[in-house]
Amino acid sequence: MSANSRLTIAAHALAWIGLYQRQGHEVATSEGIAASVNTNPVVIRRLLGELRRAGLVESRRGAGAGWSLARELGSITLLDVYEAVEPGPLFAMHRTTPDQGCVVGHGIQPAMRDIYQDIEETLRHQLAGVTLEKVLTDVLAAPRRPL
Amino acid sequence: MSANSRLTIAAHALAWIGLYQRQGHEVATSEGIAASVNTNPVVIRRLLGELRRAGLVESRRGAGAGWSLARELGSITLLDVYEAVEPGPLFAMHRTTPDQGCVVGHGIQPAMRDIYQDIEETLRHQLAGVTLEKVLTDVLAAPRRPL
DNA sequence: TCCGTTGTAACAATTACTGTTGCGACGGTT
DNA sequence: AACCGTCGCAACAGTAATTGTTACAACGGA
Repeated sequence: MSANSRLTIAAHALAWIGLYQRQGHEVATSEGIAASVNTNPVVIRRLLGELRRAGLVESRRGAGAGWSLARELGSITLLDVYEAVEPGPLFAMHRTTPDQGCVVGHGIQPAMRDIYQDIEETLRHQLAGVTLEKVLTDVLAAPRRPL
Repeated sequence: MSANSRLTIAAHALAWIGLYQRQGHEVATSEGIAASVNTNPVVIRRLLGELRRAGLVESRRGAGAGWSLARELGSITLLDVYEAVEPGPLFAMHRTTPDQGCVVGHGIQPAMRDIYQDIEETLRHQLAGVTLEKVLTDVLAAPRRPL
C-alpha cells in the first residue's frame, strides 16, 4: 500500500491552528503552518481546502486573512479528518472483472467485500474515538530535548 | 490512499489453488490462475513469489510444474497474506522532518505514531481472524446466476 | 490604492502498481 | 540427448496518486 501522509499532515495542521488560536491569534496563515510541517504553503492550502469543504475549518481572504477552526478541537475526530482527505477504500477489488465463469472468479468479490466492510467499519470506529483535542494533548506531552 | 488490490488478488489466487487441489489436481499453473483473475500470468507469478517467500505456497519447476499450497487453507489467515504482500504501514508520517523548533512539529510524530500503532494492531487482529478456508467457503456460497 | 493572503491552475518529480515482452533455467517425458 | 511446458526474473511502458513548485488572479482590510 502506497502509504500517504495526508491524514498525518491534516492532523498536524489542525493541531497547529488550534494551539495558535489558544495563544490568542485569530487566524493562522498557510505559511506559518507550512513552516511547522516543513513543506510548501500551497500543499497546506490544498489540504485545508478539503477540510473546509468538510466543515472543519474556515478561511478568510483579503488583508489579515488566514485559517481558523470551524469547530472545537474536542469535537473533531480523526474520522472527520480521514473522511475529508482519504477518498478511496482501504483495499481495492480487481481492476478488471474476474472470470465470472469460474466459481472462484464469480464469488471472490462478494466474499472480500464483506470482509473489507467489517475492517473499514472497525477502522472508522477507532478513528472516531480519537479527537484532535487528544492529539494536541499528546503532542504537548512529548518529551522535550534537554537544554 | 492509493488503494491497491494486492491482498484481494493474493486471496483469490490462494482460494483458487486450494479449490483446484481439492478437485484432485496436484499443482496449479500461473496461467490457470491468471485466467480466473483475468490478468497476466506474470502478475500472478510475481505475487505468488512473495507468498512463497512467506512460506504460504510452494512452486515446482520443470515439466508438470506449477504451484501448490504449503499449508492448509484453514491455517492461513488474511494476516499472513497481508504481511506477505503489503510492506508499508497503513498511514505514513511526514516525508520531511517537521520543524523540531515548533512544539507541534516536535510532538506530532510520537503522538501519531502511538495512534497508528493501535490502529494497525486492531487491523492485524481482525485480519488474523479470517482464514482462507473461510474465504473459500464464502466464495462458494455466493449466489449463482439462474440458468 | 496598496499589500498580504487565499484560491486555483499548471507542471515536474517521485513512487507504486499493473501489464507486457523476452528469455534463461529447470526438470520430467520421450 | 532432445523436447517442451512452466517457472524465475529482468526490463520497460502505462497509469495513477502524492508531493512540491511556480505563477497569478481575486479578495478585502488598512
